[in-house]
Amino acid sequence: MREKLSTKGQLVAVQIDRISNMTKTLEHDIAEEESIVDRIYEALIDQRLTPGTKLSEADLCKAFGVGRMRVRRSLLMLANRELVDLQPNRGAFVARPNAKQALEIFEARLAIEPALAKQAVMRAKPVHIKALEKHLSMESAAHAAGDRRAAISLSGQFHTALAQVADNAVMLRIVKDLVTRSSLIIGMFGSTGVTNCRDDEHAEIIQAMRSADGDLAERLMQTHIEHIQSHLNLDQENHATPDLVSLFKR
Amino acid sequence: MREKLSTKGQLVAVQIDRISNMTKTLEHDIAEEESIVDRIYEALIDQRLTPGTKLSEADLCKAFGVGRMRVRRSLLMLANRELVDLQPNRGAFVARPNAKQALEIFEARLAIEPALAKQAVMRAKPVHIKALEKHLSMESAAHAAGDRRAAISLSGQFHTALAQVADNAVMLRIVKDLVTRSSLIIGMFGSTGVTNCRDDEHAEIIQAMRSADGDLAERLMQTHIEHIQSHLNLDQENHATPDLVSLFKR
DNA sequence: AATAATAAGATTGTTAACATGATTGTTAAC
DNA sequence: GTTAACAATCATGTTAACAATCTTATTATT
Repeated sequence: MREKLSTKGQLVAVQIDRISNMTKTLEHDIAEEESIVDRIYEALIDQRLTPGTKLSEADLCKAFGVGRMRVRRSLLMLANRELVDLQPNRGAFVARPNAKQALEIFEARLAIEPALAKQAVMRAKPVHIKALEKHLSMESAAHAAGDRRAAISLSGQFHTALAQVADNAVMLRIVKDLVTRSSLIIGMFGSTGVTNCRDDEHAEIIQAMRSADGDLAERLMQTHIEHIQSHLNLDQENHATPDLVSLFKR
Repeated sequence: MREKLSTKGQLVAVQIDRISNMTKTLEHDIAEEESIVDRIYEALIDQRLTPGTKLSEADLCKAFGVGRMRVRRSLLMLANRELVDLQPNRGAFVARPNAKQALEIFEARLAIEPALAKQAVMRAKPVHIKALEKHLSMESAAHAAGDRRAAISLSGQFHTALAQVADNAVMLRIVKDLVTRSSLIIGMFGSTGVTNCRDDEHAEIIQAMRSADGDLAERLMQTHIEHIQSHLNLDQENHATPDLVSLFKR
């Protein structure tokens, strides 16, 4: 079976099963490193791994208790998704999206997610709404408790959860990648103090889902993503990997 | 430098360079197997490789004159994009999308490409329009000459060309994958006689671009994709990998 | 003292041999 | 004559040793 995800706050178990079956069937059957890749995904999403961090093969081998081959394949997969940067003879590093890429990613999200939200609303069954409500409550709780890490992770999961409700594995995959890369972007360009995803906007989308108003959900999602994007300072990147050369030359 | 693409009918050279630089910078630097992956992409798009075809490591080694490692990495990359199916201890096979996946892929295209077309129109410069017109003329020529393979390949390239005009590498990647998978789908569910992408619809989109009417282009792209989709028989799949068991039992 | 050259160490990339599992062909038994 | 078990062959998966490259430390020179 699929390894249990470390971050809490998933959809209900039934749905989890359906989803994991989905990806299980559709994807190749390299189950072992899927787990590794997933765990790195999570670490990227809740920013335990920040852009520029070196991912040495030896360290990952120890961390996951697997051979170099597995680690290598996992890194290649992540590089394919542009989540890590594979530099020849130098190693793997967590990707550092630049401003241009950040714009492109949010453009893509603006193109995809509103349409996805509409579909999700039109296909949502009561069980889905219940699951999203539960998710939302955990999200608010994390916000209230000031648990920034959990808040980020959960707010990201809200977006992928919509893809799951829409019952579209292809778009789920796309959105998952975009959300994960968004997490990297927030790490690099996000205003440190401000919380990124306002959960009340998530609540509004769920409300639109309750009233089965697809067009409303579409519009809400659009403004929601625009809000997230507006919290970025694409001009100045946060001093992760502080660019020592330019920093210390007078 | 990047290996020259075998299919003709690209955008103008200037743009090509910009694009390849784009992907060059953004992606990992494993240049060697990028070439292999690209060539398999092309073979998938113009249906020299049909769904279900076995891609044995030894054959690919001979075909490309590289070691098993390179081939293995290339196959893993393709598997990540769900273009090949990696079966443990059995080998790699060209993916055979099922009806559900076909629906999902076209849903995704309907969500993304209309918005992308709008952006492309809004950002198009004269040089882009010229390039697209040239592309279109080659497309019509292929249609007129009855060169089905070239026609398919070129009509797919039209869609990725729009992503290039929109100047969004992220969406370019996504659309490229979706278009390639669409080619597999057409191979499996397409009515054999009918030509899939009507180039006159491409022409209309270019016309909308000339008049800088983004909303029109958006609508045109939507109906265009719907037309492509309507030419599929998702009920009965084309007898690629003829399903011998069900075929020969009386 | 600062810089450059050099050498040692560590990390990544590649290759080849080996192990594992699947497929096919053969043989034996019913 | 058909089926089932077994053996041989082939393809894939894994491991480990080796080669190449980068990084860092040391040394010598200016």
